[in-house]
Amino acid sequence: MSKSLPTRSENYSQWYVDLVAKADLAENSAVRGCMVIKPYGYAIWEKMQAILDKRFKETGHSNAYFPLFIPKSFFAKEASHIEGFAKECAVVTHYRLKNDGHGGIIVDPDAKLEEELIVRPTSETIIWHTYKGWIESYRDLPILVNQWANVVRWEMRTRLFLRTAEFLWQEGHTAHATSTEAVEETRKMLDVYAEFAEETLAIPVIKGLKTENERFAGAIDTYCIEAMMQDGKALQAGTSHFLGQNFAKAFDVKFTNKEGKQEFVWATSWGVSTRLMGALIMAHSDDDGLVLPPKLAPIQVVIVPIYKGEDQLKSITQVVDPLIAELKQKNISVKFDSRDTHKPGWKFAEYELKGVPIRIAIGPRDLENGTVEVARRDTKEKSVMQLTDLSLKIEDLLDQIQDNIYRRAFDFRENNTFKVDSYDEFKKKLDEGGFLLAHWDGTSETENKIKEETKATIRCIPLDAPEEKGKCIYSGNPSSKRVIFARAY
RNA sequence: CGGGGUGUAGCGUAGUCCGGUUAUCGCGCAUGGUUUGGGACCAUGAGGUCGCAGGUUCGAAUCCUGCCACCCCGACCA
Repeated sequence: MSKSLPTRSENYSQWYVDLVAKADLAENSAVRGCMVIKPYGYAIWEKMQAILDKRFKETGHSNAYFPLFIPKSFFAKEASHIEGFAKECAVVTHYRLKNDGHGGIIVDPDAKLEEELIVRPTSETIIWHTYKGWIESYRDLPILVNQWANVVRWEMRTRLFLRTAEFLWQEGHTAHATSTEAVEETRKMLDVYAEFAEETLAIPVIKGLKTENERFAGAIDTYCIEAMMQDGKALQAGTSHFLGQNFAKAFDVKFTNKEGKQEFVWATSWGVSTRLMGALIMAHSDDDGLVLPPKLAPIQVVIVPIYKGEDQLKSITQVVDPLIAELKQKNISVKFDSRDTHKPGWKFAEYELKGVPIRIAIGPRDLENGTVEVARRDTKEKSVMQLTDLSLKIEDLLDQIQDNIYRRAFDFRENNTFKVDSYDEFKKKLDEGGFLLAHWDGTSETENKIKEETKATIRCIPLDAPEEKGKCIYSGNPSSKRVIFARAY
């Protein structure tokens, strides 16, 4: 391992939960399995949303909004879809409460809904029901729509950001005239996700295809991006599905093609969620707290004055004000924390905990020398810099930090990815954590057996996996390429 | 839903086996003072239905019964 795990890695889960609390990102709510995203955590999510939304628009998509409630009968229309989600649905059965006569309230038994409503676990069904009314001709296609929404999946066990009963996400739902075009869309959005993960979140990802076992309920093909966390476990960070004509057939959505013939519409759907927040935390943070890539940090630069009395603060402010103006002009978000209710040391620790990429400290000593102290969060290096052209140097340093965080995560993944060629070696390496590249015979039986015996799943069949003759580590049957096995969140 | 565990102040906890004055300690909070270049110190103070309900007892955080909530391990999963 090139990078040491957090010192509390003997209980990585606990480390994660503590960090989410201490960095003021989110907390468990009083509602079972749900979370409260606190203002600081939400600010980071908003930045993710803004950057993704821009990319969606650039790739030709528009936003729309569909209902939270889906009639139960809609789900029954696509067999594998209902099978996949049936076990985790919240269901609305009544629409009214009444007094129970003892000062409490009960559900009014007379207010039972004729047809139950499902709180959406995903929106394919309601959207394809709606699309039926929008599509008649090839001239109506493609439809390229995205929705920002909340969804509910009644998970047994939950964890902040990674798996909560309710979560925020975006779901793109597109309709196309041809299979080729739909597949292109699926791949294009996978690329958008991969680029976002790597360039914005600074998390290297592997693009790949899911096996039948891990495929989205109702999809022909599920593509994904897989990331490695600092404990060596895998996290699925985003998915893009080629749905074929499954939903068009289920909801009877046909269009007339150029030849005047009726055809079913081809579909895709793709999504990323607040789980990305979990990925961000687990991929970069250390024992001193969050490490945020500059492109996502709500505060990119914090300025901490060190002063005694009003007069010193005034002199510092005179130097700092023009600097703040310059940074803001470069679209760098900067906070000047001149509160006298906390000491400088307290503030240093606080902003490190919150992952602010650059801290500038300025005190009497600096005023004399025309300098500041610049500390970077990723390496914790401190250096004294001249005030001259400081905003340029800060701008440059932010880029360096962004690159360094990515490089670090990339090296970590490379150093924890292993080729294995026997089942014994597989089991041994698996306990050390990381991704295992191994041959697999392509059957669900083998995949299930390995999962039962080791808890490892096939994360994906990498898109760029080279052709290589080999034998399945479990069955010994022939295989043509290596797939990625890992234990996953 | 199966197995294990825990509920005491905003947070973390001692006390529970073996019942006995005013429920312990730390963090945090408030006030005053000294401090301020890496989470300051001293002093004073506020804050409690001991998860809930019932029972045993002169007396219950402690014993008994029932219930509830949460956490961990499994099945499920963006």
